[in-house]
Amino acid sequence: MNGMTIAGLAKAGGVGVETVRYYQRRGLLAEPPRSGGTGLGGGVRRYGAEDVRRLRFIRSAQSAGFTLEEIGELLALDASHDRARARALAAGRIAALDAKIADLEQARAALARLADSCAAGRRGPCPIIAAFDPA
Amino acid sequence: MNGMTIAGLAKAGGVGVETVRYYQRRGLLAEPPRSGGTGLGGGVRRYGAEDVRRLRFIRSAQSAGFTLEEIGELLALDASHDRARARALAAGRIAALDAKIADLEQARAALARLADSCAAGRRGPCPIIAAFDPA
DNA sequence: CTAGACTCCGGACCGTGGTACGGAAGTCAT
DNA sequence: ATGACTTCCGTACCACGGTCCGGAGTCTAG
Repeated sequence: MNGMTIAGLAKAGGVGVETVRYYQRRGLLAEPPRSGGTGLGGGVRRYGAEDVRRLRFIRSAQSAGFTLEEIGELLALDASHDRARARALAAGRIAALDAKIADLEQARAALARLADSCAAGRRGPCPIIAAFDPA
Repeated sequence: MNGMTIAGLAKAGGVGVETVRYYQRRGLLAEPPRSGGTGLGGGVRRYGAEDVRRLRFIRSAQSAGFTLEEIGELLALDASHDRARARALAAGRIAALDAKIADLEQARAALARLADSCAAGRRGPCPIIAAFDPA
């Protein structure tokens, strides 16, 4: 069951082969030894369930707004058992998420008001610019 | 009152001079004729209240998640009175905002759960990876 | 054994939204 | 009218997260 090639890993993680290779370059995914004992030029790398787990973690953390650099730190922390630091990172990210969410909700409200007033009138310019004018 | 130079406009809009010039290149802001009637090499461009309004609009629309390209369309629409198209753009953006907000809220919840469980235990790895594992 | 598919790898390139650079020409206060 | 500060303009560069390229090596089916 440890016989996946890079294409299999990529598929399992829902990304492209090049993305996996990119994460390896960034140090987020391990580069297992290459098969083929000949030694000259090496063979093909094989991946297993642990690699898939790690790749999926990267994608999830990304969707939480972590940058790849932060994810690298998270991954290192997971190995090093530094819970305090991990919690600090999480807290920072939560605050950032809250701020971002508030921003987007404000924008959404402004946009909804705009669409409303645009639908209401029938002629003349849609009051788009006015709607966005500094309140 | 139409005597602002580019630095004044930039300041009024809360951006840098280079950003104003960038928007001009993108066609989002007009490039008024250059002063100094000599004609050879030209002089300095002057800006007024309308330019400030437009620049502020760009920043507001941007914070609502519109790309500069979409903002260009919005600006053109405002001039052309095509209310239906403007409403469609707004509706699309609102849907995108809703999706994004839902995403972030999900991420926030996951992260909060993580921070909790990390704070609860005292030794061993912080269950970061587990928390992000596919549900 | 050979063809075709897949892998490895470094480096170049992409889109988005700017930011920096550098020289020439314009403008303002003294 | 001299010196300091701006403006103008094209071009190059930045971060971010990939994405594509080309050539050599490897693996697998027939």
